[in-house]
Amino acid sequence: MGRPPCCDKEGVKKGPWTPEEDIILVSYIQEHGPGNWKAVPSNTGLSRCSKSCRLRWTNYLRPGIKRGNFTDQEEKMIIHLQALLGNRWAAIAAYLPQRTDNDIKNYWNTYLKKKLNKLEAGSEGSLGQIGVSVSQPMSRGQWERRLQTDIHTAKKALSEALSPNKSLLDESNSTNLSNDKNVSFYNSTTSSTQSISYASSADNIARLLKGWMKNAPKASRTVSQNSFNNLAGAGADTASEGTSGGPKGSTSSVEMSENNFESLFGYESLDWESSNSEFSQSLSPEATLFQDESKPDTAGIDMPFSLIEKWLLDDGACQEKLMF
DNA sequence: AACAACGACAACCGCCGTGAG
DNA sequence: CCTCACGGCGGTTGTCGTTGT
Repeated sequence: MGRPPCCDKEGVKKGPWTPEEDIILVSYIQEHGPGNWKAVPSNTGLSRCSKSCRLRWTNYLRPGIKRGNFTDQEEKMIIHLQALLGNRWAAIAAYLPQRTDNDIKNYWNTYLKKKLNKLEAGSEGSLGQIGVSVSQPMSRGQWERRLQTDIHTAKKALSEALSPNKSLLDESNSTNLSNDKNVSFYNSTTSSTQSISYASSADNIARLLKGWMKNAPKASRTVSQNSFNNLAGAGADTASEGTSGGPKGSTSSVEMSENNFESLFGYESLDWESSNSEFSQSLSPEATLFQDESKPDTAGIDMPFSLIEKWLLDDGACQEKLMF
């Protein structure tokens, strides 16, 4: 007898998440904290599989997620870590703050893999520049030596990439996401050892709404636009005045009053540093817990980074012996 | 302007490890 | 020790936007 599905396929909604579903999920997690995913669909009224809820949270709504283009630094780290760890995306993601394993996996599959293949087809030398070797017909001895060299080079590069932790943050500060509010938020939190909090996920939704508002009059979008004008007006700066009147969008079992919406997205008008403590106090203990759950990123990143640095240094000596 | 090809990424599927009972 | 349910992970697919013809 086979294992029953994690959720009955009947009546389970699939496909892209709507902003309203996101808000319901985030507001629930704000109250209860992440975890116990099995209970999420029933408690929220979402017609989603528990796995789908968890995935949506971890890959998209979770605080502290950085979206957009990968920096050169991140790209190199992915290449090196992939050479070291293989397709263990979760492990690789642990060393890339703000990135999800899914994001890294997609980036690898859609871009990096092709880029490396191209370089492989072109000239091997260019690959050597980034410390990655390509598979060539060679003897076992050659292959082993090559592998050792690759590992050594990759570790060295990784060590260089990791040792000045600031490089990543500095780079993210000056690149693609310069218009992303998360950046400044992140810098302030990392510098002051504040934990990531819920606001960042609200930011994610606010940005989502921005894009959604642009394409709002699509048949597939099931939520009334009117119900989100308040949202986007508070969280994103693009909301039009919107139409007045009409029913407020409340198609779920979770009560989402305008005030709730504002509490979700009104943070942007506040000075985070000063409002954070107040915000934290309003959170349940579980919610406070999940402030730190956001990932082993910023807050927890010291640990894996220092560990891997130690590992690099310790293993470096072994590598020297092996190679010479 | 219409269509096809391609790329990016969100989401799903199924397997596996783990902990509770 | 065994069974089962849950959560995590990696591979894969589906969808949508963009670019080329």
